[in-house]
Amino acid sequence: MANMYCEHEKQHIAAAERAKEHILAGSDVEKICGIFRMLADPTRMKVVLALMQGEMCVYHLAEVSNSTVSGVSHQLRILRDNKIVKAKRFGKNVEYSIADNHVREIVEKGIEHLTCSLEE
Amino acid sequence: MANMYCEHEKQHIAAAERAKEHILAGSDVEKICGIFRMLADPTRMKVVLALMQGEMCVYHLAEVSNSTVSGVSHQLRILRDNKIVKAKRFGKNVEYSIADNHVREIVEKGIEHLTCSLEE
DNA sequence: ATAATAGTTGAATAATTGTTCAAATGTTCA
DNA sequence: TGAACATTTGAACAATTATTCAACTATTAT
Repeated sequence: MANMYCEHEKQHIAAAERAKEHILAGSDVEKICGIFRMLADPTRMKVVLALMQGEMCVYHLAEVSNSTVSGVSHQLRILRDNKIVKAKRFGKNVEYSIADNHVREIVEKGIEHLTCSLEE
Repeated sequence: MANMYCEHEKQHIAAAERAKEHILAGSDVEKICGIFRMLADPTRMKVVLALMQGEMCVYHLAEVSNSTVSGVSHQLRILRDNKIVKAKRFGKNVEYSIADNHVREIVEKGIEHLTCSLEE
């Protein structure tokens, strides 16, 4: 009658057990996803990529990201709420910058993944 | 009459110029976003986190991710199409695994970002 | 105070996307 | 061949979300 299980059933169950214990606290998963969700939209990604080159005001961010001032402003609000960028007012202008270096590192890993898979 | 510009206008323009030259080829931005979009959904993230603990079949992935077999299967298709996971059939079962190490590194950076910002 | 510039905000629209259920494959075993 | 198990697929539905336009706030200069 042989085995009715997958050849590697035991390892799979062990990995599943590890997965259940290990991370996977629902709210943490949501938070991790949240970071990636910020980087999953082209307009927001362009804004972040632009800010990785230096601080900038809304007008320039709109220009660089081929978007409208209103459009980027909406996205900047989302990025601010999620601590991806920070804002500082100088007179009439608001200067935006990357909120912390992890963001930079995550984006760089993403680019690395892209360029490596292009080589294959 | 003083300056009608932002105090840092010159740096901003320089950064904007750099941003325009540097990356920002539309299709590349889409590709980078694509990677992050894969990790922006809780079900997919749970699947990826689970597979980071070891190879697994669909049934276990459904269990670990608190989803249905059909639900994860749909997401696994998306993850496969985007080269985030790969599949191998063993008899009745299909064993899934992480497609390449960049995925692991990106997720780890995300977790790192999360745990560091919790400390603040 | 008024005009001009810079940025934000709210509502409406359109598009994308995750989940569910039912039906269809593929595989093994009796 | 037929039954049982594992996975995939398609269609329908509900929810989320990016963009647009117009109106509003904030700051500076005349």
